[in-house]
Amino acid sequence: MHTGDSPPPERLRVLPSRLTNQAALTANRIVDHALGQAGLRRYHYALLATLDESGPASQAALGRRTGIDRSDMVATVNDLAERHLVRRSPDPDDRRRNIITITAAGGEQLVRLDALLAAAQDTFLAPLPDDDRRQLIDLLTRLVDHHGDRTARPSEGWPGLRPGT
Amino acid sequence: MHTGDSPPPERLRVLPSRLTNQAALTANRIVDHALGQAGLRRYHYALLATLDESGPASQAALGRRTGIDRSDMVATVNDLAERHLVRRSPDPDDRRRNIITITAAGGEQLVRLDALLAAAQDTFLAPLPDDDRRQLIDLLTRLVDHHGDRTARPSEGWPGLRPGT
DNA sequence: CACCAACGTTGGCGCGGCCAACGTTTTTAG
DNA sequence: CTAAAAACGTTGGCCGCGCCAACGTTGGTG
Repeated sequence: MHTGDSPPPERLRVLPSRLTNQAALTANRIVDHALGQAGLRRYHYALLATLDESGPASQAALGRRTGIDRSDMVATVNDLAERHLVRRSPDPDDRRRNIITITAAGGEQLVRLDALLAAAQDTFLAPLPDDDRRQLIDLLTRLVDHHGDRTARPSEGWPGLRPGT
Repeated sequence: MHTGDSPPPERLRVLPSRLTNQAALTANRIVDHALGQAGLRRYHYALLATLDESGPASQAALGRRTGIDRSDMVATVNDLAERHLVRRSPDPDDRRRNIITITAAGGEQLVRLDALLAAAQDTFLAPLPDDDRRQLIDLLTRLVDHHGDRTARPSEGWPGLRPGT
């Protein structure tokens, strides 16, 4: 065997997971900066946007839609309610639930936030022409969809390490 | 004017920044799970990998290469030194510095981690065929490179909101 | 010599993402 | 109808990551 200087396994540097994380870090910095101009954070926007999109709902339902934990939802609703961007009222049909409703002020604020965020997206995607932006969105969507509901629960039935394939 | 039911601005739902963040969340969960099997976290791996790649260096230098803050670097080195995966020795040529060196045990551990992580990447990218994986990596790389050094500092001279373009 | 820069270290902060537990209310089974 | 199970809101807590400010020490530069 001729031996030779075979650069043996040549480990995979710059992992895709790290790349993704770096991109997310950048995106979040830009978005946080934008939302910060309105004194809000990502959770606040997520809640307002979901309310605007799907209408009033219980905290638990909103948590399911946004991916925000029930306990964090309490605080988020508190924040927005204090600022009168959202209203929390008991559900007469089910006394366990609160119905969260976006207020007029909340709607107006959301319009402003949407503008801020649209600009933020543009800043984030600045280096990519439209075609590539679509490509990226498509790829990420497929990734996220695939791992979809596995939104948590790394325990029950998970490979975690798959040898061969 | 014929009016018509124009769905007026039709705000951009599912922001690219959010998509990216979701993907990163998924990736991090998978990676954390993998590293957790070795009782380590992402910072630990980043440090070990960088040491293996670029050789011994001061904590500050390592922090610059990995993006880990100096203060967090202290803790990370502490952790790894405790486990004898890394050695911290004073630099004789500059008594401000510590020289961090990866140990033999650290090297062996790193090999294991690399295997774990390779599998993790595969899990993460599972839904994408090889071409798409390359595409994704290319796009993310361009994004990250562009925002490159702006690795922090959202203050000094930043648009944050660009109207037109 | 005085000054400033770099270094390691300590201590702290905020956000996002989690989990466990409790009391209340509703639904479902027996 | 009643007992068990489930859903809900809430409290309190935990961890990791990403940050920043400050200090004492050491090294370079004017």
